[in-house]
Amino acid sequence: MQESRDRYKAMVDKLKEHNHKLTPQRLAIIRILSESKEHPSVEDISRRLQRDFPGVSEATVYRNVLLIKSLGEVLEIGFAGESTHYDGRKPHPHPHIVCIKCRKIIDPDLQSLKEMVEEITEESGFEVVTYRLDFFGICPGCRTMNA
Amino acid sequence: MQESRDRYKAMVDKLKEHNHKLTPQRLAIIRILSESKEHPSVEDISRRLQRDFPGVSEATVYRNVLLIKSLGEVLEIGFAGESTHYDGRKPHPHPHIVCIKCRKIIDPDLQSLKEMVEEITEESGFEVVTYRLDFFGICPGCRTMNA
DNA sequence: CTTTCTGCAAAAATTTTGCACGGAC
DNA sequence: GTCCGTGCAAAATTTTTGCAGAAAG
Repeated sequence: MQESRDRYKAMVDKLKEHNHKLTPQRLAIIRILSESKEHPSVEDISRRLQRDFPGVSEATVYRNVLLIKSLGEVLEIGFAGESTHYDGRKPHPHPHIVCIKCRKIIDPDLQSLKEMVEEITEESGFEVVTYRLDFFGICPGCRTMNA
Repeated sequence: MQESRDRYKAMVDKLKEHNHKLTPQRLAIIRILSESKEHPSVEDISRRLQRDFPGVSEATVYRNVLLIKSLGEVLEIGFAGESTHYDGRKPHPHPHIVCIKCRKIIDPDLQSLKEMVEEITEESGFEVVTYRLDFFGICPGCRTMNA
């Protein structure tokens, strides 16, 4: 998919730009991040890596994901009680709407987000740097199914 | 504060209702949860507990927080890269603003949240059941410190 | 050839669990 | 007296770090 290739290239370019070496392991991790839509954990990435790099160290995956995150090319998604997940396809914060029945995820374009950030700045004096915004509910399809 | 006492009572009642025993340790953990505005971690709770219960086990805190969570009386707040925090004062979902410097967490009252839920319902047809909404930024104090 | 990167293993940090004793009811 | 809860220690997870050798540029 074109999108995956674009993300792959963007990540490689960012690495080059910051004079990081392009090791095969690193490139393989980037490939997995750019192709995975399911927000893989370090363990997921490591497991998929074994195919091409048997014996690759999990520490290497941690180090590289951390590096890529520091370059702003992957979004970290932490849930309580489980290991951290990563989104390398859309590295910038964005809201999600998740259907709790069919697990479908959509990325809405919320006009009210900008307004909300303004409200926060005004009310609390915080300078908003980033956010995470996930709504969980029942999608139209699932609502009609068991109405 | 009245609010703290109400929360304390609500948690105790819920325990009684489900036939859980009211041990001193358990009551002390509930007291801390009901009084803490800063969303303490298990470690935080455990440290504060030492005052009244020297030698209290961290495992006991874990077990009790888990129990109280299963009764719906505490909100679990997980962030990537650090231990899970808990809010016993507002056990239902609500937005957070987290300072990325001093880690302070505040609970804003956002008028625009209702509007955002409406926007989601209108635009996507989702029936919003729950959410998690966390903004990360720099609080006024930390902004002035290194301005 | 220099510097970074990797693998390994150990250490940290966080959370869970088994078991015997003790305390709430 | 009966269970449930606690303390302790060990185990299980998840993530970080030190170091020596390997490899990218």
